[in-house]
Amino acid sequence: MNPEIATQEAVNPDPRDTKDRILDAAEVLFAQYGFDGASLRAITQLASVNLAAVNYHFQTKEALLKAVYLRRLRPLNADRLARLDQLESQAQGHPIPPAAIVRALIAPAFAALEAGNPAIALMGRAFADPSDSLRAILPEILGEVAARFLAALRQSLPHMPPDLLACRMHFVIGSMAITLMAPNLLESVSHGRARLPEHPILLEELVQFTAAGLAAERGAHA
Amino acid sequence: MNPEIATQEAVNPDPRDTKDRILDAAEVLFAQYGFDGASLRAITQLASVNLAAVNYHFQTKEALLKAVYLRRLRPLNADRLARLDQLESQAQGHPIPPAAIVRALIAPAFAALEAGNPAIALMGRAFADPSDSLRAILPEILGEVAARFLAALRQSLPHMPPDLLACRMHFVIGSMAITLMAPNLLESVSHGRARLPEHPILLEELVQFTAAGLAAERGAHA
DNA sequence: GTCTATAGGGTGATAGAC
DNA sequence: GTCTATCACCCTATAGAC
Repeated sequence: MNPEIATQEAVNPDPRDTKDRILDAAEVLFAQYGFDGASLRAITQLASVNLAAVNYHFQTKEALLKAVYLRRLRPLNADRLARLDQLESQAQGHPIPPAAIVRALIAPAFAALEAGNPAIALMGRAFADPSDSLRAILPEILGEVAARFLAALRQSLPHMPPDLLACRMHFVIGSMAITLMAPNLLESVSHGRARLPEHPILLEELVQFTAAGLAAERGAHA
Repeated sequence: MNPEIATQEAVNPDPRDTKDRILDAAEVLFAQYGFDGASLRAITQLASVNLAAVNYHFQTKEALLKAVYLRRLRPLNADRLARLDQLESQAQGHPIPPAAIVRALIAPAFAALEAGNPAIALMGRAFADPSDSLRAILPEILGEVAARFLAALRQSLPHMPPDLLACRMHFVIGSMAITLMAPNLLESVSHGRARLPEHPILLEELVQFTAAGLAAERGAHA
């Protein structure tokens, strides 16, 4: 319709293609306003893309959220596995301390958060939403990582029953998840009187807390 | 319009008033389908109430969710504080073991879950949603409980810096929250190969894990 | 294959009659 | 206090342009 605008678009096209523009806009708005607070209309408007383009590239809004997750979590999980690989090759068969294992699991997420990765804060939705469709992505996100780290923990703490280690790793993931997705919970609950420490210290506190929990001796059950 | 129906309604009225009927229906459908999956039309239909009644009694859908939370969490928190009171009166000034303190915090939630309280599984949304309106209820829910339990932990572990205890209690809440709201995470992530133990055992595992983490000696920070 | 315009059925919220 | 009617918005689907 307007030849000036058409010319401008042709002269200065956005270097990112439509799919990436949608992913970038969705990541920002999902993190800021939540899944429902960010409408597809706002996302496509920020991405300068037609509304129906989302349906063409991602079919549904929830599939778009899943794509936003996976784009960020695949390299993050690769980082986790690479750190674990390095630990195992350095250990030369010697037992690896539990703290080093959980650090390899947790540190990449903190690094991503510090790098400004907005998808990290979103992950909580996958845990909290009872809808099956979103929970179905958890095995895809965590499956291999959980299996590899659980195997490493079994070698690190050979006297612990494997079922107990799996249960305790569940607790570890919980502590990590709430720290990543609700970092100012302590501040709001305490009306500002308490606050979590800065990131490098917070990471080590979380590592020590979870490592101690993993290695705890079993008492008598009531 | 139809005098027969009108007569029947007058003869056999629902003993619960409109507000309670809405709360009951919303609790069930929120837990089953999530906040967005449960439409106000479905809720009011299950409650046999007009659609506009929810707006009259609760103004907004999110305020309805908040009311669902508070109705269940107020007695739950009263239970927590009562157990802590009993511990402190029995201790007669002697230090209370950290495990007993966290048990007083966690056990009421497990009891509510076993009693079929559907609101427990919903709580995760308050942590996971970036929208301020829902997060704002966390101080109201957890404020007094957190303050009382943190004070008890300071007496139980007097050599620990208070800031460290607050940080570690944040981790405790994370482990508890993920266990309450995603109890089958382990099963889905492991493709069915691992599962959390039954409730009474799970409670004690969580108590021992968190108590060990709370009491962990501090190592050197990297 | 990529994108657009448009329409259909749903949603939460509200105004005003009773 | 309750209900009907209605609003503006939403996600999704599809037919057709390029």
